[in-house]
Amino acid sequence: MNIFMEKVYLVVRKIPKGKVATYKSIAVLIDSPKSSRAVALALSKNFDPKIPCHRVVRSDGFVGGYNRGGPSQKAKLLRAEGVGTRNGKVSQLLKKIYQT
DNA sequence: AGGGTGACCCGCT
DNA sequence: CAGCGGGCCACCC
Repeated sequence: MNIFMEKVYLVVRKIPKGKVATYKSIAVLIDSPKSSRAVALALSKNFDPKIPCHRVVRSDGFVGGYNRGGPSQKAKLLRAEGVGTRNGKVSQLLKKIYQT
């Protein structure tokens, strides 16, 4: 495992239930604002059940992708944690965003 | 070692 | 306000 991915996992793991983070914000937290794509790639390639990757969404509010059952499943999980989703996008995203 | 790919983002038209 | 294009980084063949 590379340092970069470890950082991503570390940050994602810190996201509290009921809140979400964007790929961009995670990229910023690991001091690589331009690596938002790499963040997404890391989550897609390395799938660890201990990591709530379903709490990571896109900056525009769309849930983005998911490898387990597709985006619909991801949206379902989010809703189960109190994060309202509508048409594949998160409602009230700004209030659900996890900030340090 | 080189080139293509992806669960993305921002800016311009 | 909506749509299109270019750019960025790390991973895999």
